[in-house]
Amino acid sequence: MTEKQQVVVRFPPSPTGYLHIGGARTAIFNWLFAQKTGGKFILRIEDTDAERSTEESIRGILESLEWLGITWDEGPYFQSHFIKDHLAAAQKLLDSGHAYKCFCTKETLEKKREEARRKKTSLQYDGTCRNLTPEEVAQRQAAGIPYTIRLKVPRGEGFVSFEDIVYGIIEKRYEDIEDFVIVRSNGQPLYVLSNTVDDIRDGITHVIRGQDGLANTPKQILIYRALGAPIPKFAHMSLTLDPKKAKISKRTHGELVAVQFYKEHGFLPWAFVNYLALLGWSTPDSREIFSKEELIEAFSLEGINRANAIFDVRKDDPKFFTDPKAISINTHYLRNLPVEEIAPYVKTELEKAGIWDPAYEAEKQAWFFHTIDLIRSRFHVTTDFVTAGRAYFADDYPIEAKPLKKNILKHKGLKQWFPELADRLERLPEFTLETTEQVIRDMAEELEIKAGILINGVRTAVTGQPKGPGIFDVLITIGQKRVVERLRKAVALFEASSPL
RNA sequence: GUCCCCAUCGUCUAGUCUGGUCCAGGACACCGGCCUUUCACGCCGGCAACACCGGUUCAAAUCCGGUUGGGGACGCCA
Repeated sequence: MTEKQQVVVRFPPSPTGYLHIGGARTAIFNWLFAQKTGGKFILRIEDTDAERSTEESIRGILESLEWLGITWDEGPYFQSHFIKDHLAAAQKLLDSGHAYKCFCTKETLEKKREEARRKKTSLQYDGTCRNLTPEEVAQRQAAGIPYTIRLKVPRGEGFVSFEDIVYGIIEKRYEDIEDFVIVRSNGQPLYVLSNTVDDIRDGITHVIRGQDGLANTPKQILIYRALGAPIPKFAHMSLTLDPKKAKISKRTHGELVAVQFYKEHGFLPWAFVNYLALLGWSTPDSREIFSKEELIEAFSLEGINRANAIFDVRKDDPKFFTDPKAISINTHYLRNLPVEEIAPYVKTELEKAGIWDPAYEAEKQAWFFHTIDLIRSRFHVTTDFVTAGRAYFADDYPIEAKPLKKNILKHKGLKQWFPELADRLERLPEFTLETTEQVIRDMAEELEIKAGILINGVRTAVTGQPKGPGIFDVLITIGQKRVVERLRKAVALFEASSPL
């Protein structure tokens, strides 16, 4: 059988914090590749750093992935459950002469590194224990001296080379690779070993990870070789940097780079995936909006850009709370998806704000959908429905200061006109686009004022906003009764604001 | 210090492999105009980039070399 081997990829986060956009991007690319090739996507939690791994972090990461819609076929597996495998591999390496015990202490090593730094030479391990005789080793072990296990990197002229799917042929001379540690002196395996052994066991065919793993690759290839395991294909992705070109990190950017932040700030999950996919990946036609099916269809590892991309977070920008491009993509989906698809997200926001009415899913559903459709063209994130859009769903909405001043207080006559208008609107037997417009325009004419004065005054009184859909649409959507009430109540606005 | 990677508008990028169709295309952002009861949408227009130097060539954003700049790795972290 020459049947093509099934693609197997994995996403191996270490549970030391929330899922940040860099990790999410790695997960997305792996997932897309698996989807595209009909392969398998494994989730593996690399929790061998017990000191820093937390239960809470694992939960958060899984939640974020689920929110994004990134599904996995196997796992989550936990690296800590396979430590025996890792150590068995180390023993095998020792037995086959591919690795050796190193009795150098941390202190000596640090001293040597310090020395090297000072003399500005290479910081590599000098191989002190590489050529210990079996007797010397036995002697030290008998003396109870703790040891690490190091891989015996081939010496001489050769080099490790591999073809990275994104970066092309990468070569690294043996002399530039030190005899790296694979097992700590406390007997615990190190990432470079565990990760490789896990990938071998899981049958990983493609390692798709950040470019920061590029330097590790030659070392891992050496392990694959020494273990006699087939070497997977590698695809390193460019990194995501901040506007100052520093690597994005939880530490310096806090919640702004957490996937969860975007969930909380009104992003549609797919819009966010779409945006993230565009950071460092593109199609020849620079297309930007993709449905899930379209993105899977269009995806290819070759489309990954080699240059790092900048996540244009704008801290303290009054206009954008994050990368404007991310917002614009979200806006696109928010305004163009079928209303039924965004309704659940609006529901979530209304519930969070405590103004959800179950009738929106029953007898008021048509109204609910219509309202979402009416107001969404001015919104960017789902949270806008309970901020700028609050007046449509609740009676306790704030009146913004600026329009209050400009559209209401500036026109003293409105104090009399609001109740009068309320009366006239209340008397309408039919509350429609046409009748409400007729009433307002007639009244403006009688008063010999511009219709805009009434219109903008009403808009502000009824929605609290300086902007919004056409006013007559607003009126009939909010409804006759509520509009009349709000106009009558608006008179109080003149009292509340002190005379100036 | 050593090793590796990268370099097109402010940002994401197309174009680079297979030189000419690119005095460089799209999107976001920004600026102006139209529309309009407001704001947004929409439409129209504008600003804005091949890091630098040298080489190869009839021809270079594209190929080669160097410089500069940026990033990453160099841990008994993952």
